[in-house]
Amino acid sequence: MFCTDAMTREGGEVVEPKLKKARANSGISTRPGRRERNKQEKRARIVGAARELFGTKGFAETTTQEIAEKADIGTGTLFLYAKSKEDLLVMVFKDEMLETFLAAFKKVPAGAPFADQLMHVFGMMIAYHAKDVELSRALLKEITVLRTPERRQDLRTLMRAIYGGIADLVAAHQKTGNFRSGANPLLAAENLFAVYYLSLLGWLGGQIPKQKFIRELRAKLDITIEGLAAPGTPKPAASKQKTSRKS
Amino acid sequence: MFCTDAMTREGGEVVEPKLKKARANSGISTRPGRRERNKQEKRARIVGAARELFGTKGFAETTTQEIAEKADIGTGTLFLYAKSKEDLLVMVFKDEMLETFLAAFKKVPAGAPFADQLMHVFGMMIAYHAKDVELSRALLKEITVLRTPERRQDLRTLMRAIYGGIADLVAAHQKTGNFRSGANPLLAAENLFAVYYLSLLGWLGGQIPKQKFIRELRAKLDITIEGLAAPGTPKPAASKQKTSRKS
DNA sequence: TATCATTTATGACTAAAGTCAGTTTATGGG
DNA sequence: CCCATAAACTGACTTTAGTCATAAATGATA
Repeated sequence: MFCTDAMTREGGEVVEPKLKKARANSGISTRPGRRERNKQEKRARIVGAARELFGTKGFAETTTQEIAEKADIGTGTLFLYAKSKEDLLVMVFKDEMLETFLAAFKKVPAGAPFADQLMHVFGMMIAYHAKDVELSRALLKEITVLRTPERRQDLRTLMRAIYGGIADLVAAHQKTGNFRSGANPLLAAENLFAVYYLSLLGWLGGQIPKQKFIRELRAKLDITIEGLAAPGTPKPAASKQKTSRKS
Repeated sequence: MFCTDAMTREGGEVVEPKLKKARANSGISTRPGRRERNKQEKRARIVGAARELFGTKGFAETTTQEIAEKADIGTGTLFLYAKSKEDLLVMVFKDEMLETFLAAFKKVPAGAPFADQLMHVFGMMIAYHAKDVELSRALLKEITVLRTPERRQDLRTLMRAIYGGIADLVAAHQKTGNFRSGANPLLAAENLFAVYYLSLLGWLGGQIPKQKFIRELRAKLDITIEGLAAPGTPKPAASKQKTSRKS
């Protein structure tokens, strides 16, 4: 998870069915046959059933049997579409997460200070997670380690969108001269997200009131923006050095 | 998880046995009776057995039956000491983690640049996780959401040590004038750790070669140290503001 | 349409985490 | 020393995720 941009291809290929040899590649707009349509429709039913049950009963309290029953399929069938219950959880919520983030980015206040822009985006995500804390906890736990290539790909897509969005904001502020141009926007984005993410985990863990969490998050982001180094301090140069101090 | 310093007490009290009423409070150094000693010894056996099996067979591949058998206790007994298999995982590794961190802090190069000091500490943690990537993955996954008050307390202790250690380093550099004194060292520590932690997760997820991971981590930390803001930019003031720009 | 290969679906079954009613062991007082 | 009570232990049992041999459905071909 939280992969950096340059990633090598996954080993786990998604094996395509072999049947339709001649049809597909002849350039004709092949609309999916009954088989494919059935599959898609079934997948939708599964995700829908799971989404509903997770939302009402909670993740741990929902059994795969219930989901299968609600989706009107056999127990075994469920596991043709999701490798595990946890896999299903990520399947269900990846889209919502992405949409929430995209919606947040779309409404970023244009001329505002960077920290305000960030807090706007993170604030919308926080509001999303606040709607069902228990579920978010379960989701973030699963996201930590993903087992199937498909879900890893999903997460990569999500993270690219997020990092890309934040990086764009950083780059924009670099252009206006607010920000120094030395910092790689993508890495900066990953830093800022990391700060948000661990704060979020802490909050979801309970114990901290939301207002305090928000206030501290803001303070932390400000620190990352301002930096720790005293102004005018000679940078420790880009490369490796052990203990020596030049000048 | 990753709780900030000021936390309210947990709701889940650890209920103490009621039997020894008069004995304990009379000020005399009460050495533990057979009951307590048995319990401690059994706990040690359980943790030892689990540690060994997790290390050799892996977390998922180890059954609670095996652990119980190796610890020479009944299946049910295991769950008197750990609420779940996952709970046991955290029980087993919290000490190692803390010790690794403390050992790393003890050997921090004294006069070195801050980024080098940080990389020393994080490098030792990374080396620790590298010894068993699979296990670390499982561990970090569980750490994300902790169910029992005991484990939450354990994690709080761990995080306090880590944040405290890093914060001390930050404070030291503030004292020498390397770092501006405006930043709260504790919040800065949390930022820096967050950057490390998410990078670590990315690396443990596979796909990224260790060298690249280390290089990027260093670059990210440098960004957090230097900050994003252009030197001499008027700070957006500490308080809330929407879109207005002063000056 | 009939045939055959391939994909998809199914639910009885397996395995393993976790529970609990009943048993054993420690403790402190008489 | 013996009893009463609380604590600790136990393994048969329950529950549920996930498997797999078998069956049904689909699509290509003639």
